[in-house]
Amino acid sequence: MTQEELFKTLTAHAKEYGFIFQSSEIYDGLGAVYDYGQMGVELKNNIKKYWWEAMVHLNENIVGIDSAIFMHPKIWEASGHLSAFNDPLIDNRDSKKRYRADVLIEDYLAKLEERMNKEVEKGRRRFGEAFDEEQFRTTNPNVLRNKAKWDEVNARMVEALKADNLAELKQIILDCEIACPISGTRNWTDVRQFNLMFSTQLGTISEEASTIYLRPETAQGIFVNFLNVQKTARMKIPFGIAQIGKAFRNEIVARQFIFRMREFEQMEMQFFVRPGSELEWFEKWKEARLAWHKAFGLGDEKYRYHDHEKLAHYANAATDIEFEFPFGFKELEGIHSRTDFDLAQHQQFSGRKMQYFDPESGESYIPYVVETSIGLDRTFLAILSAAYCEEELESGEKRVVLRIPPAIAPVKLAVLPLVRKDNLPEKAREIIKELKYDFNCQYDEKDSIGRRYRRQDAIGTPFCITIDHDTLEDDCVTIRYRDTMEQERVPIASLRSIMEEKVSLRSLLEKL
RNA sequence: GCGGAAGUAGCUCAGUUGGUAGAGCAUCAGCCUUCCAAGCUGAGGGUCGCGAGUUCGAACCUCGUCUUCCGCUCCA
Repeated sequence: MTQEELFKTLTAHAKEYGFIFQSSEIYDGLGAVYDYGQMGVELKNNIKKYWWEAMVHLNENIVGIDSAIFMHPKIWEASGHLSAFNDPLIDNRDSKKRYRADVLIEDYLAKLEERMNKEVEKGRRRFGEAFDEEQFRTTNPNVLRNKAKWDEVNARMVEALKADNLAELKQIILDCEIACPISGTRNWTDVRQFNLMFSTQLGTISEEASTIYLRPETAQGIFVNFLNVQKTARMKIPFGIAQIGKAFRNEIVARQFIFRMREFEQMEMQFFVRPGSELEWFEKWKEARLAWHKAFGLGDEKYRYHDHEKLAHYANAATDIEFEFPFGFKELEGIHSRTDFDLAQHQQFSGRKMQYFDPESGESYIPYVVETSIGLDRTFLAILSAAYCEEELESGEKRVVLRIPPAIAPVKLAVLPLVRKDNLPEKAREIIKELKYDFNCQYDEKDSIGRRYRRQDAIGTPFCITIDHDTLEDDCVTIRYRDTMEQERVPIASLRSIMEEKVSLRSLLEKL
């Protein structure tokens, strides 16, 4: 099976067994929005639990919050999202390339400038020592013509951007006869505004309502609560704030199943440190986060770091943890050393001091931040794609099994009476009654025992407990293991402790 | 967003030159009882992605649209 086929099979399996459904499917669906089904929600919740335990409960110096999705619009000015996520874009129909309209015009302006400079150089060569650049620039007709053009185009662009006049932006491109650098043609589409942030109205009277945005990342909710948490929890640097929550991006192209969705969930931890120590902590978290992923046991070779060569303006170090999905190595988690950019921006925009008084050094400073930001849905997909397995049995039959790590499997165990009579169903119900407070159990009496095992394999249930006629005599049951298909006879009384050992999160957490 | 391909039952797919929508598996009920699926009987389930158009008549032809997949593009 090729990777592409595997991916198709995987998405079909995810739907068939209730992991992922397309949103609003009976209305033809909604692009790049998905719902988690009865199995998916269990798996997803278990991943969240594992992350929360590992980050918050296992670290004395990390606490959690849950900030609102709606936030003051100024936050997105401060963070830079408002300008970075609003681009006027234009496509060239021949090369199929897309450009930012203002960048195209700026490139054109740069060309004009180049021409002027060349002209000046010519003048310099001609007049030698006596050359007066200032005078040349204000009198040479070639320079003046270009300068006039530059001023005119620049003024029009600034005005158009200010007024959000997209038609004018296109007109400028046409008037300047700007051609696509790739195709060389001037066959342009209209300029369109791409808003990567979703907006809505706060306030019920539309004239008085203000535009607010659905957060495009959860990090800002942590930054704006930095002082609240630091003070009320009496946190001392270095310390971290963690959060799990939804974020929203109006992706231009959203594809590859749940890998890139318009509504997605992040698990983030912002770690506040003394300036100068951030790179040390960056390295530490890089390692700690990779260990967290590897503890799933999906295969260490499926993970790798991708260090960023080109850093965002706020970062002084950045790396991604990538996972080998069926469609290649892709980003799962980002670890970024964000300097004091975010807190400094909020200090400037809010007018509040975002400083920490360090009792050790006796100085006040804006802390530096090391961020770990993981895509929950991507982690879910990583587990699903690594767990999916088709194997051929000795009998020649095909078995589809999800080898999900037992600690995060949606259903921990299925209790199955061998036959649907002779009091076996009643006995099975009794056992479930004992175990259901601690483990997510399923009961199934329909069809042959073999078929029921296969059904549990397909949803990744690690253990099946089978009740047979001997059970009524000896109070023992058979545990059938998903991965090996082996069976083991154990007393009913020991079931809870056996299961506890095999499926508790502790088995993952202890590897960290 | 551009280009290409696809869309018929939960799944995999048939469906004749345009003439009342089918199969297998799955599901449900009952029978059978057997530790690794596919025994027997019966039942339910489809606005043929959606909307127009052509036609006496459209799953089939035309246009539009939505969704999915592939390639580009974009990606704090």
